[in-house]
Amino acid sequence: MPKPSAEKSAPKKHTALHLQNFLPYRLVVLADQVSHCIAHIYGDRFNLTRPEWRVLAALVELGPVSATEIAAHSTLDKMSTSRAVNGLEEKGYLRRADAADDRRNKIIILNPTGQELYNKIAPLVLAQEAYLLEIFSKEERSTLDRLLRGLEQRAQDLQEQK
Amino acid sequence: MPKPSAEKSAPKKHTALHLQNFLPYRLVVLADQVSHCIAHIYGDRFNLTRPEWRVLAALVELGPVSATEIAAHSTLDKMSTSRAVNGLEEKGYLRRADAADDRRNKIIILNPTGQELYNKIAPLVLAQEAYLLEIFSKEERSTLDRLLRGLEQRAQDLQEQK
DNA sequence: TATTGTTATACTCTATAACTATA
DNA sequence: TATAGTTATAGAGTATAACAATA
Repeated sequence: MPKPSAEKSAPKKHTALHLQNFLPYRLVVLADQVSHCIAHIYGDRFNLTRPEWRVLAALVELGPVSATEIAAHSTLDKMSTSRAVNGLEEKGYLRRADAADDRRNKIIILNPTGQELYNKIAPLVLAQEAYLLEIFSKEERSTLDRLLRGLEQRAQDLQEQK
Repeated sequence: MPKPSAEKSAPKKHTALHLQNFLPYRLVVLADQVSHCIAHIYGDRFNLTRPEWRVLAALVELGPVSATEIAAHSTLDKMSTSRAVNGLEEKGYLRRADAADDRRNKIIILNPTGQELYNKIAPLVLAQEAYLLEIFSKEERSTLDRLLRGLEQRAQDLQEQK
């Protein structure tokens, strides 16, 4: 008596897909773990959401800029950026000013308290990154960097094909 | 006239944190991009949620198992697993049976249609993975694998310290 | 007509915890 | 008392789109 096909034939080709070896799965699991640890710092200890933390970091890096520039630099969409800027403004970490050239633009400026907050968080999250990389030699780190750049480029291409 | 501290002193040590070079940020952005592309397949084309897709893949790999084993293998919590199993059952992709030994256990068994669905999805997502890795030599791929294993281990350690 | 930024809505995820049935 | 699994709930995040002000 023949069994139903699901049980009779273990697929040959598709056994190549093992979650534990499947790169997209591994990347997601790894990124989730790492970002949870980071979120533990800026979230639980300093009461920021992820978009808020990204906007804060972007502002320190870029100086006073428009919301559009922040969004581009932090891989956030404009709604998340808008809400994150709102949140940071309510907490007193930044202020907005009208742009000189285009009055649709609001230039977003970090307050001193915002810079202080960043100065507290940055060393802590950098320490987490250092811990992750501690096991690697200088050479391995630059190899990792190079391989990740390759994957980033390739993922970009893949997404644009869609 | 002294400016407020946020503007007067660009922090020296913390300029080391550039989002574009910050490993946790890069991992999250990369994983998001990749998983969006994969989700485009199992989600938009085959109408599965991410947890459903993971349960499906786990079931093919593990054979008939309990929900707990699926959860462990697919990095899902028991609630997500339960809901994903429900969803797949409603769509007719699997069925449940009572375990012989412990009647709290429900053994989850893939239906032929579930295996067929997997057989359609697996080659497509494997093709995406292949595209991502295409630029790398065999050697580079095994280096990437090794470096990722290191990071995975380290991230695990980091999470357990918390 | 296009662009910057905001808001509304609905939908999905997640996290906590309460609950059941077994053991 | 502990475990496998389910369900309820609330909070956060996300995506689509409509909207206002400006260009």
